[in-house]
Amino acid sequence: MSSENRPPERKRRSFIEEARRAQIVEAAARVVAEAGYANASLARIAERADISKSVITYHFSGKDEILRSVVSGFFERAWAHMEGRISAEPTALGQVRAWIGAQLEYFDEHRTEFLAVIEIVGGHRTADGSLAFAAEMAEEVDGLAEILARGQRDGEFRAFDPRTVANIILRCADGVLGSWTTNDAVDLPAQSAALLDFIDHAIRSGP
Amino acid sequence: MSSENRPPERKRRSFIEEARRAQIVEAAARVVAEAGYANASLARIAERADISKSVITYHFSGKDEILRSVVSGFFERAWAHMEGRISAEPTALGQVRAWIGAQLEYFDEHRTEFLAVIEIVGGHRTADGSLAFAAEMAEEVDGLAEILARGQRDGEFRAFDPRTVANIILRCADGVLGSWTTNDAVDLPAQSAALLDFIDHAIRSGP
DNA sequence: CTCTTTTTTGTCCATACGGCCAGATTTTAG
DNA sequence: CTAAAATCTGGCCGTATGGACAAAAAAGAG
Repeated sequence: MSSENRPPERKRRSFIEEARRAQIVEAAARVVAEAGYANASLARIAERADISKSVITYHFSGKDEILRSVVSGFFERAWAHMEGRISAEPTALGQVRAWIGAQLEYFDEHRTEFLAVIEIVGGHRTADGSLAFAAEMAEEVDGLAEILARGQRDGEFRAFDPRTVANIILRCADGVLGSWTTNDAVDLPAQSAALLDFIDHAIRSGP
Repeated sequence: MSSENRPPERKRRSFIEEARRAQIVEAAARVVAEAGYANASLARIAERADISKSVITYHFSGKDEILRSVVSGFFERAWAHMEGRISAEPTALGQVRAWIGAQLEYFDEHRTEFLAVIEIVGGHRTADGSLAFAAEMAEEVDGLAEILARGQRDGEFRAFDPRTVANIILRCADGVLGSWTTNDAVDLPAQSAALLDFIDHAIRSGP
């Protein structure tokens, strides 16, 4: 703690390094989204990025680091998009609606990345066989549960277990997005409105 | 149509054949549930079933047929469990609650198989890269949507798009089950009650 | 018991995987 | 310009995959 902390960079990265990493991460997201987690190989990613496979192993320690970059980068940018929208709302209900609404909106604008993240989060495992992103998912649930609990204290919401319902809500949102990404006939804005309506009716205390 | 139809068997299967297939399908479900779809190989399945890998390729045409057997067998048995319960309910709301309740109940009693099916449905692809079980999922949505539409005609439910909401409800249910299978701290009966309550508030027309 | 069919085994194959490395090439620094 | 550092390439390795195969073993039929 003597010196300042700089978590994002232990050694300064060159321009080329930064550009290559971004290119590779983007290619990885596209491959995973199109071919699925199980079929996403380094060779495919290299081919998609029009580079030699070795470039990937030069800039990344391994497949795991690439996938983690895809996921964490996406979450960071998504949260940056959502954060302001949520905190601007005065009521808990408004914050819940802002959360889900902004999330759907951001994912809508980044469809490929979203599909890739879903694949990775659901498929990537550590060496011992457990899901590699379980902790990140739990964090998200906790964040929304906090808002729900506040809404209950203020009388906005009816009685329920905040974490349980937070989990249900987030799963709903992912589900709507999942059906949208795999089915062209799905109209996302309409689905989004229906979902917000659905949640609204489900958690509000009043009639 | 001159003779009777017998879709489940083109050629009568021997006792051994039937037993082996069941054993292999069960081993496959266990392996997929524990190691994930991407790590489920014929070798692992054979090891788990304590048989030679070649026995699998003798009784099944390939990996695809095994996975299809896991999924279709599970859906058939689950539907058999749910069907009576649903049709016994006089109201549409009762049928929706019976659907979700019976589904959670059945899945609770067959946790390993359920996890395997989730993995397979979400991960298994055809040669062209599209999800192999998209049609089956759509069927399920249609079935529930029909009940919702009837409930709307009878005035039980408020106005919404039946297919959209059917999709949301089913995704919710899967979500609750997903969090339960990956998190030991989750209490399924409590979650199930919360979910039924959640849905109840969300779709009912009256206050 | 013998012959035929079914079932099982061990081995082999072509392919694909993630990762490694020596050397070539490019960029940067002095 | 020259030397050092960074970057890139093609090839290679060990492993694992799904599947094919002949031969052995077991089961069934007469």
